[in-house]
Formats: sequence, C-alpha cells, structure tokens
Amino acid sequence: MKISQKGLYALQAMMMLARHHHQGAIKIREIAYEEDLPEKFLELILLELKNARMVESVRGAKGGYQLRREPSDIPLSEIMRLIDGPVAPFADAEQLRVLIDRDLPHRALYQVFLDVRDAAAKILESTTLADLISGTTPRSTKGKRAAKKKEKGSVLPMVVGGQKNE
Amino acid sequence: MKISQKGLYALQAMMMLARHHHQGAIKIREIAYEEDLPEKFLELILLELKNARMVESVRGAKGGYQLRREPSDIPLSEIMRLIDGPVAPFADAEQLRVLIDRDLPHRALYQVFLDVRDAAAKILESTTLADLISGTTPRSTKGKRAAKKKEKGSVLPMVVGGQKNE
DNA sequence: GATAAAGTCTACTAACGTAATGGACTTTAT
DNA sequence: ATAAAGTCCATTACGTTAGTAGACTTTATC
Repeated sequence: MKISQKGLYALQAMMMLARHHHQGAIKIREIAYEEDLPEKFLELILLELKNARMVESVRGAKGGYQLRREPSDIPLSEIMRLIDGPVAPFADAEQLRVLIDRDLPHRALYQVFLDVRDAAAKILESTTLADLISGTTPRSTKGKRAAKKKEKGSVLPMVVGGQKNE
Repeated sequence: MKISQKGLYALQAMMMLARHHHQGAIKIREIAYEEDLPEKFLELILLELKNARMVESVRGAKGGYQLRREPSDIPLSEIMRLIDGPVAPFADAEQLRVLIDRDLPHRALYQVFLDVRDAAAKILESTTLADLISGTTPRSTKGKRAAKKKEKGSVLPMVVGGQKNE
C-alpha cells in the first residue's frame, strides 16, 4: 500500500476542498496554489476524483470543483484506493484470502500480509477528511512529545524520496 | 510499504532456508526449484541477503546458503526493509515525524501515515520466520472460516497482479 | 592438479509505471 | 463576443522492476 506522489496530491486536494466546503466551486488554480501542486497534473487527478463521484465540477467561467459529500463521509481509504489501488502490502484482500486457502506452503505468510492490510484498512477507513481538517486527529493522541521549539516558517524540510533505511 | 515480487521471492527463499535450518548449505538451484523462483534472479537476492549478514554462503562444490541466525530471531520486517525499504506507506518513520513537526497544515495527515506504519511495523517486527514455518501462525487465529473443501493440488490460482479494486 | 560444481560480480535490457506537460476543444458567465 | 474555466487526448523523460548473460573465483573430489 505505497502512497504515490499522485496519491498524496489527491489527499491534499481533497483536504483543501474539505476546508472550503460549502463555499461554492473552487478553481483548479486555487487548489494548486494553496497546496502548491502542479496545476496540469492536479487537473488529471481531479478528473479521476470526479469520475469516481467524490467531487463534482462546474464548467465554464466561475467554474471549479467541490466535494459531493460531507468531509465526515469521506474516509481516506476511498481516496487512496482510487489513486493507488488496494490498501494492502501485496495483492488485495480477496486475492490474499484465496492464496491463504490454496497455497498451503505459504499460507502463514499471506495471512501476515492480510493482517497488515486489515490493520491499515481499519485506520484508513475510520479516518475521514473531517478528522484531518479539525485541529487535531481523534485517534492516536499518543506519541505526544513535549512542546517543540518554534521553527521558522519553512514548511517542507529536506528530501522525502525514500532510500532504504528506516 | 508495497511488497515487490523480489521482496516476496526473498521471503520465500528465507522461509525455505528456515525449513532446512541446520541441514548444511543449500544450493541456489535447490531453493529455486523448491520455491519455483527464477534461479538467476534468486542469485542476486541471496547475495543481498548475504551482504546484509542474514545468510552466509559456502563457496565451491558442495556450497550453498544457510541462515546465520535462528529462524525465531529473524523478523519479517528485517527482510522486507532490506529488499523493499521502509515498512511505511510514505517516507519512513523519521521523515514522517519531521513532517508532523514542521508541516502544520498537513500534520494530521502525516500522523495517520505514521499510525499505519506503526501498525504494520508492529506486526512485521513480531512475526519471525519460525512463526511462518510452524504449522500455524501464532497471532491472529481469528478470521477462521469453517473448514474448506479440499482443493486439488494446483497451488497457485489465477493472476495476482493487482488492479485497482479491493 | 584437473575437473566439475558451486557462489560472485558486473553489465545489460525490455517492459512498465510515474509524474508530469502541451494543446486543442467545450462549456458558461458577463 | 470574449474570457475564464473544465475536458480530453497525446506524448515524454525518467526511474524502477524483473529479469538475463557471461566471465570469474573458490572448493571438493578423484
């Protein structure tokens, strides 16, 4: 269940639309500007989201995009599955179940994959856009480290590409 | 944390070596045959596993590979991180923590990613090769569906490639 | 010490996926 | 009519993935 750059863009765009919910159609250009996304690429993403009926578009002058449902009705899993496919480390849940039934020598391995998928799905299906735009995330207020020193405004730190270390 | 074909091969090879632990060096050809893996590709994978000191090789005639540690000391996470990188849906745990600290508008999103990674890591770090080769997986005896009809021997079912549905 | 069986290492490649970009076309408000 | 906006299709640069090929080195055995 790797999240692609495109998937991240989709999530950002949807968060932006959630923040501006009930404010009418928002132009691609505004979304791109506010979230700092490549405009032309974002266009394709919004088209996919529209075809999946998660957003609706208004064409022509004064046009733009808006959510079709309340932010609290849109789980992250839905956006991520649309853009990046199954929320699982390998195959999808049904294929994993088939493998568990049929590939006896490796069934324990596939069961682990399924357990990981279930854990991920549980989180991503229960977190909605509304959870992301309110000040704090409801699940997991754990991991709170003592207050940080204030950083200067630079939003993004260094690279994020992802080598092999963790 | 998508698992590549190569990652799956590595896990299969390690499971095979675990099954034959304390039986001396196992030839690449035997591993490839027993697990039905492409021999030349497996060779590269075993080399990586050797460089990571998870297995050791014996060169020359009567050579082969064997585990350097007990199967119960080798968590799946270690193999998967080596081949496929961080066990996280986006970036790695440390980068996610930095983003949570610094990218205020998206911190809630990155916190969700971190939660997913923690859930996956917990499972993959606590499951070892020994768990996979004993008859049953210790965690998650849940999800037990009533006894299946016996299938004929065909091990792998149809495609597994992975479209967008789940 | 010749031979054969094994691992080692480097290089290469075909196919695919990702992250875009460009441009013509359609729709709509004014 | 015009301009602003979404729509749709084609193309591309680049990197990754999943291998393959072949020469080289090491070791057991006779």
